[in-house]
Amino acid sequence: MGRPPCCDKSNVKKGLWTAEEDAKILAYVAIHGVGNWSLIPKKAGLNRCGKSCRLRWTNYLRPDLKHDSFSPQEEELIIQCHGIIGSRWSSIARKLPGRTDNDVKNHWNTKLKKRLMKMGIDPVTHKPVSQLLSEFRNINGHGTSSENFVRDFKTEPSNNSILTQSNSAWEMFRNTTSHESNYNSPMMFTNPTSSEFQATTPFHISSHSNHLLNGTTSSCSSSSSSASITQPNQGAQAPVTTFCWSDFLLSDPALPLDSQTQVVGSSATSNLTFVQNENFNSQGECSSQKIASKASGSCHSASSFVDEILDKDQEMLSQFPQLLNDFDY
DNA sequence: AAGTCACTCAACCGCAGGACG
DNA sequence: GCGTCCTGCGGTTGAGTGACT
Repeated sequence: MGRPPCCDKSNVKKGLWTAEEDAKILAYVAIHGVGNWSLIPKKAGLNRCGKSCRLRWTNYLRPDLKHDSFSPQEEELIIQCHGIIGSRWSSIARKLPGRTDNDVKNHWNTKLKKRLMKMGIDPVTHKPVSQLLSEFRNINGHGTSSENFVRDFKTEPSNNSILTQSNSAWEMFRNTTSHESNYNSPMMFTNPTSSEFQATTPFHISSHSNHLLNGTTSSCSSSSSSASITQPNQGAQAPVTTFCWSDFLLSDPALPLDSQTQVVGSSATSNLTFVQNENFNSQGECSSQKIASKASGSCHSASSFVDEILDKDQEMLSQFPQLLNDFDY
């Protein structure tokens, strides 16, 4: 059973669009505007599926689209958004005027995901791999499973996460994207390098570094991604949760020692702050991963958390001495 | 010069949800 | 409430292209 096809697939053209076809779409839309896409191919004289026409328009022909490469600010925004809501590309794209979900998705898959992986960060959870390994061992309690995890990570990084994105975070993000389409939205992301990002708005992510965007393979200090999310309406009462990549990286044995030193230096200006409230975490517990738990105090003290990670890393290293050398992206 | 490989990105596919009769 | 149609979305594919051997 299943849904009937939207059009007669055998009689419609597929594949790349020609300039003539583009011109027909543009001419039609210029006169009539966008409407019922299932009728547009016929009216515009195109032998294409309506869905294909809509996609061509939304992803390529729309006059408000940018066709240049992504700026560092845009890239950081994508990384930050992905860390919060995962692969909700359309929502992320709404934060980037002139970019489509397809653009963002492609850029993530071809550039940003690889960049994070090279830096030893799981592109799904945005956590250091060593931490995931520790957590995975806690779940399974046996090294053999961890070995499988490592193998899977190396072969198919996009599907190996043992953790899920925070649905609560997504709900909050979605609520702020329902009535915005650009930087002047209720949810803002700030970046000192771009004045458009400066936020005076209810919800913002502030970035104080472009470490991720410098994308080097030599130093993990570049992984000190940072952001803060605040909701002033409740911020005064809400517990503030601060997350620093550097805290994880300090305990990341994959890092060279001097890189860790650099991380210490960068942590002062690089942190991710979650102001939790009932919308963000209605459970009142550490459901938003241990990322948020480090400094929350409600789940672990900061020192015990770091100590725990260090202990786990040491334990992991003792069992898999060659493990970290195997990460050769 | 030719073949191979890796990468990018436009386009496709199928599903879900909303609107409407 | 139900069925149909349309749109939006995320995952995937494959043609095109450049780098490399």
